[in-house]
Amino acid sequence: MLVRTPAELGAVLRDRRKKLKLDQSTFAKRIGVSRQWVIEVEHGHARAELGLILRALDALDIRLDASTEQAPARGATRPAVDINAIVAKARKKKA
Amino acid sequence: MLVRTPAELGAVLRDRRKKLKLDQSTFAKRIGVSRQWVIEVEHGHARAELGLILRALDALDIRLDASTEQAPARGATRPAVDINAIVAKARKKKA
DNA sequence: AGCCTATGTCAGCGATCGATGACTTTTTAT
DNA sequence: ATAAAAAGTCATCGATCGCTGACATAGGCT
Repeated sequence: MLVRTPAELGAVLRDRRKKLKLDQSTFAKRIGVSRQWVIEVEHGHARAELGLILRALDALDIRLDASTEQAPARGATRPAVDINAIVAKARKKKA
Repeated sequence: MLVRTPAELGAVLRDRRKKLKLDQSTFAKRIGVSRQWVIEVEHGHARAELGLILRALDALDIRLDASTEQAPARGATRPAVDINAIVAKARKKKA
């Protein structure tokens, strides 16, 4: 499942929690937050703390993968071979 | 790349930003945050806002994938076929 | 060396987080 | 139908966010 927005993330968490048959209370305790927090996050709270979110995902055995693939849309990717950068990098490694 | 902690997330962002040859300032402007924010997040700030994080990932064309696969560790997964749940679901759809 | 850019640090400030506890509404089960 | 459980709402409060702006360091180039 692709995650683009806080709302999508909330849906992922809720669905998974239900699949595991946890209620919000026990889930909240398991990750060390209040039940209130669970409610808000599941509803897509955009300003939730990153660290708590990651803990919640972990508690539900959800893996998060960051990939660069498949995004041919925006701006110029692949600026072709940049010989200067290569030289600079090589120099740095030596030093 | 698997993301488990705020620090790992920060590293992913930084690496990608550098690959795209953006400095923190222009990157910050692009996602609508302060340079200060970029610094802290790249350093693994655990309490960063989820929404801003997602915007940052998007700005760098990084895809986030949430999967359930490969986590045979913790508790009882796959509680076998749950006939009650299936019936309940069917009922709900009708109503 | 001297300059310039990128990055990192500090202090102050308004806005908002997440916790708590009480209450209401919705859902589930008998 | 009715009782219990789960989910949602509200207000309050201390702690911390992210922003700003100025300054400090670090690296690269001529």
